[in-house]
Amino acid sequence: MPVRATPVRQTRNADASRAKIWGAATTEFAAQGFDGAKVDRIAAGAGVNKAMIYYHFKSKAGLFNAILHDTFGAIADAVRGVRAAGGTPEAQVRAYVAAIAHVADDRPFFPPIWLREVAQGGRHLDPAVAGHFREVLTMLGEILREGAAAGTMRPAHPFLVQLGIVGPLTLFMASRPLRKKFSKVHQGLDVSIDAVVEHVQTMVLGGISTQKAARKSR
Amino acid sequence: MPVRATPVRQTRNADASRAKIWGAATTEFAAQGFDGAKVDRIAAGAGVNKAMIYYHFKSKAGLFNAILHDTFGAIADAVRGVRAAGGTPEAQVRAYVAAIAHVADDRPFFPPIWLREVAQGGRHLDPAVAGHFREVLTMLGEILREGAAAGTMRPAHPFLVQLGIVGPLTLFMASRPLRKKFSKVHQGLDVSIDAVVEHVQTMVLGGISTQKAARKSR
DNA sequence: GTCTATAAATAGATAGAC
DNA sequence: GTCTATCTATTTATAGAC
Repeated sequence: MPVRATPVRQTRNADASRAKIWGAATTEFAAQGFDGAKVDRIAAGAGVNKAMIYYHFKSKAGLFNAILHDTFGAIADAVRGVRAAGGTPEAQVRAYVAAIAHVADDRPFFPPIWLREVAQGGRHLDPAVAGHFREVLTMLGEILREGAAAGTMRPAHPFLVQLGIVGPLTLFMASRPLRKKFSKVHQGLDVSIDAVVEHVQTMVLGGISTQKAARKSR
Repeated sequence: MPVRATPVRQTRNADASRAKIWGAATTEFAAQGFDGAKVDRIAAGAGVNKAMIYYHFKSKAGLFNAILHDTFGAIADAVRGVRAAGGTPEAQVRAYVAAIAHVADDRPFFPPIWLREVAQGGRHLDPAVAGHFREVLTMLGEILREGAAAGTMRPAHPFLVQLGIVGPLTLFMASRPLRKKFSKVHQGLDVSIDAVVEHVQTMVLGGISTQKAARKSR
């Protein structure tokens, strides 16, 4: 009976170790960036030995890339869901904004990581992650083309629209520590994520709609 | 006559050194971030001895902060100019967007640096820089309040509006290297800064205007 | 003001025992 | 799978000559 006891426990421990490393790494990378993040600190935060990180993820870069890949996969999944759910192009744009906001809100480590990755020129973006990125932008392009075909939206660069969505969302989510730091000297930094999402939806549709007003339809 | 010759030449060289260091540092910090930037590389890029950096700027952090301070001063100046020029609140919002875009476009190093600074929680933002930041946001708030008083804009959080402006602009400008990298596999990333500014202006006004359409008035 | 040499600390990564 | 000990390279910063 206990023949496989040891392997099983080892596997369980391995999974637990991976999970603990993952959690500590997301925090560290989000707060410090890739170069600022220290493997020693990740190990300490995870409560595991440093060598385990290299055992499970090969290298600091490997660990970082696994996190990026996972999150971009989730975003691509969510956007695919938006397309599958259908609806008017306007509704899909709203859903697109909400979906991306939701994935990011679920992964507070992602916005700061992504901002830095952009600033870094996508140095750590491997082909798999780039593929997800491309797929998402393509799906947004489809939504916009449907809107243009229906005459309710003017033709717009998907990338431009994406900037208008991801820019404010990411900057807002990533700025939480900064907002907290300045909230004592400057009022008006206390905005909810829901307010931001709604503002972005209104703003984005206001920027591409041919209709007079793009009021929200709850 | 040549009594002061040496001091003068020294001063000139000092200014030249500072300028060369400044130029190399902006490039390095923009491309690598604070932690990723290496003092050796800045010295090499500037063509000066590494020790000069410490002589002129005290430390790596001191150099970084001097750059941040300078740029934020320029932004605050530009926005003060927008207020001074007056005009309708809508015109001022457009001018505000254009002014910030212009300062940033003049300093290509700034967008990536700022994105990382946000992601970092403003770790390097000293009180002087924070003051400029605060002043800019206050002036935007005044414009919005005037618009609300005139009835042409609905009340809006200045910070929310700021996110809608700076988010897309910064992300666009900072993503130049990334866009270049992906331009071969994905079309549609080739957008001009003017197109972005116009899109942001339309989008932002579309998000806060009470009027039916916030068409641009050239 | 500028340069050489070097101190002093840190960090990514691995070998090898258990 | 996990831990100890350590190697190697890198990096910020400074002392001191010119």
